[in-house]
Amino acid sequence: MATTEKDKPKKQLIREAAARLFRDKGYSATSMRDLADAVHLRASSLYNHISSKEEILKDICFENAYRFLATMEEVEQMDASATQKVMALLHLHIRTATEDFTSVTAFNDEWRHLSEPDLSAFKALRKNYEGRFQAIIEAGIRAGEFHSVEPAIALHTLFSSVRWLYDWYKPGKKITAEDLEEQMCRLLMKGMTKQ
Amino acid sequence: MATTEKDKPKKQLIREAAARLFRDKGYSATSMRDLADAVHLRASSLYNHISSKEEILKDICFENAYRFLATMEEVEQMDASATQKVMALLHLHIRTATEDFTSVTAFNDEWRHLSEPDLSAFKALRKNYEGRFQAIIEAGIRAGEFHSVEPAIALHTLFSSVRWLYDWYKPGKKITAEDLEEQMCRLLMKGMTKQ
DNA sequence: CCTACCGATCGGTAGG
DNA sequence: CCTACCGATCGGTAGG
Repeated sequence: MATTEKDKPKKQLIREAAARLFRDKGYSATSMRDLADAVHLRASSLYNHISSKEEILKDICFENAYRFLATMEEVEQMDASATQKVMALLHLHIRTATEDFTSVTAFNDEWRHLSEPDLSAFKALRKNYEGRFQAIIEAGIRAGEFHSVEPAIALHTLFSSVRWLYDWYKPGKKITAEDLEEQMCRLLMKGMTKQ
Repeated sequence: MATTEKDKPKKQLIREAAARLFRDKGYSATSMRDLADAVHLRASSLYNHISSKEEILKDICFENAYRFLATMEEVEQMDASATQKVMALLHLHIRTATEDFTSVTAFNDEWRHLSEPDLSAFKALRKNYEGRFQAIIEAGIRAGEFHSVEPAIALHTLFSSVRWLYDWYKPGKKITAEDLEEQMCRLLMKGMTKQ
C-alpha cells in the first residue's frame, strides 16, 4: 500500500507547510495563524503537534545540517579526485534545492532566527561543513586540478550559486533538473568563457 | 569642509540604520523600536522624518534598482566584447555588495515585503535588468565567446554568486576588495578547473 | 523631539 | 480538536 499524503503524521505535514511559508514569506513574517490556515486547523491546535514556532525552525535546520554532514562523510571517503568530490557536493546541493524546500530555510537566512544555544550549535555545524568543503578545494589546488584561488572565495562562490536556486528555478518548465545540474556544474567548473 | 556623519540629514541616517538592521535581522524582524534605538530616538519620533516602515524599504529598493539600471545603460553602450561587459557588471555587483549595505536589502529577499503596487513595480524593474543582462550573455554565446549554456542558468548563477557576499565577506580581513573582485570574476569566467 | 496611548496582531495557554 | 482568552509587542497617531 502506497504512502499517501494522509498517512503522513500531522507533525510532518505541519513542518512541510511551515517550510513552504518560511521560504515564501520568511520565518518572522509567517504567523502561527498563517500556518494553521495552511493545514486547516486553528492556531491553538497546532500546539498538540509541536511545542513552539521556533521548534519547527530548529527541526528543519538541524535535520538538513545532519543530512549534509552525512553526505560530506561519504564524499570524503570516495576514492576520487577533488574535481569529482566537488562535483558530487554541487550535485547534492542542486538536487536538494530543487526537491526539498525545507533545505531552503536551513541554507538561507532563516536559521538566523534561532535563539541560543541552538543558534551557536547550528553555526558550528555549518562551519564544520564549510571547513571540510574548503579542505577539498585546497586539496584540489595542491594537486594542480584547480586554479590557484583563495579557497574561501571559491567555497562561498560555489555555495552562493546554489543558495538562490529556489528563487528562480521552477522544475520542469523548459529546464529539467538534469539539465540544471549538468550546466551549473559545468559553468562553475569550467567557467563562462571558452579556452 | 568635509561632510561628517552629523551633517547627514536625519532621514538618511535612519535609512542607513534601517538597511543595516534589515540585513542583520530581516525586514519583518526589525521593529520600529529597534530602529529608533539605533538612531537614539523614540519610535514615535521617527515619523517626523519618514512616513512608514515600508517607505524606508521602498526607498532603498527603488534607489538601488535605478542605480543598477543606469549602469546597465552605460554598459550596453560600451564598445566592448560580451566578456568585458559581463565582467563590468560583475565588478559593479561585487563592489556594491562590499561597499553599500543598502543594496543587500534590495537584491536579497527583503523587497518581497513590499506591498502592491510597489511590489509589482519593483519586480518589473528587476525583470528588466535581468533580461538585459541575459541579452548580453546571449550575445556572448552567439559570438562564440561563451560556452553554449542555457542563458537563464548562466544569468542566475552569476547573480546568485554575488548575492550572498554580505553574508561572509568582511572587508580588509585577509582578502582585500580588489582580490575579491579579481578572483571572483576569474572563477566565474574561467571556472574552477585548469584547462 | 517627547509622553501617552491606540487597535491589531503576535505566540502561546487554559480548559474542555 | 475547538472556543476563549492571555500579556507582549507591533506600526503608527494625537497632542504638545
